[in-house]
Amino acid sequence: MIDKELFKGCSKTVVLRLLMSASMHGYEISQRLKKLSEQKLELTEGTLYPLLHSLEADGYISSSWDKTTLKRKRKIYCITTKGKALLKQRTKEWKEFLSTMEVLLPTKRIRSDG
Amino acid sequence: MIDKELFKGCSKTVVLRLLMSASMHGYEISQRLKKLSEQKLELTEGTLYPLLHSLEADGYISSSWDKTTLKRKRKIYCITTKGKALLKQRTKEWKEFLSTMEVLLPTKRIRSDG
DNA sequence: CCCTATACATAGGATTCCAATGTATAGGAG
DNA sequence: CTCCTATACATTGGAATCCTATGTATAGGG
Repeated sequence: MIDKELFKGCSKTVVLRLLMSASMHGYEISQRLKKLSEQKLELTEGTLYPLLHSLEADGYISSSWDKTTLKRKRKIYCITTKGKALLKQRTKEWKEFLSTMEVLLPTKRIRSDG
Repeated sequence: MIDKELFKGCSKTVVLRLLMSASMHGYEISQRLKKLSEQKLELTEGTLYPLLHSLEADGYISSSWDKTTLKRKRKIYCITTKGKALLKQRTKEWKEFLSTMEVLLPTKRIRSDG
């Protein structure tokens, strides 16, 4: 499990990215994240749902109740045009951050012990 | 200027990394960070000093007052053995995080619009 | 004397986090 | 029928963290 602190700054962006690939409900987002990260990252309910509500309140995603045969209620989230624009911007910022971090914390081997 | 949220999770690691390259005082840390990141990242006093105090309280860095000719007081920070170990571990975690994030938020070009 | 830069430090309001808790449906075991 | 687990959504409230604003002090230029 990777330190959550690292993930905080980009969790919203990752959620938007997941919703960019397909609309899905909250629980599925958390499951996919867990699987894609090989259990190294996760968003628990207490974090995920408020995050989704916040994204929706700001108009970056929209939701609708699943009306399929299932009786179990599920809210399907869908990224909006505004959300796509934000994702694009955040992705750009993420790349910029990575290239800056490569200077500050190089991932190439450091000759520290010969 | 990159969103500070992204930097939060690794600012401590970056400070340790800077101190690994050379012992220096707080103000210099903030200046170097600004310069190395080309003004894209910064740690202001209100963030930096408490961070340094916290690292020192946990034994990851040690400090001593500069006793050179300068009358202006300066506290020189130095990474400890414990700090070096933490840096090594955090750097490893950072790499792990990056490789996980490459899955979640690919930096390679995405074929989204052909 | 005033302004700016260097250099350290902290208080306190704001924000964010997330474990714990609660509701409800559904299926399998006993 | 009851209990347990998984699915699915949601909120509360204490804790941690952040960082603006503020304060102290030295030093040099105008």
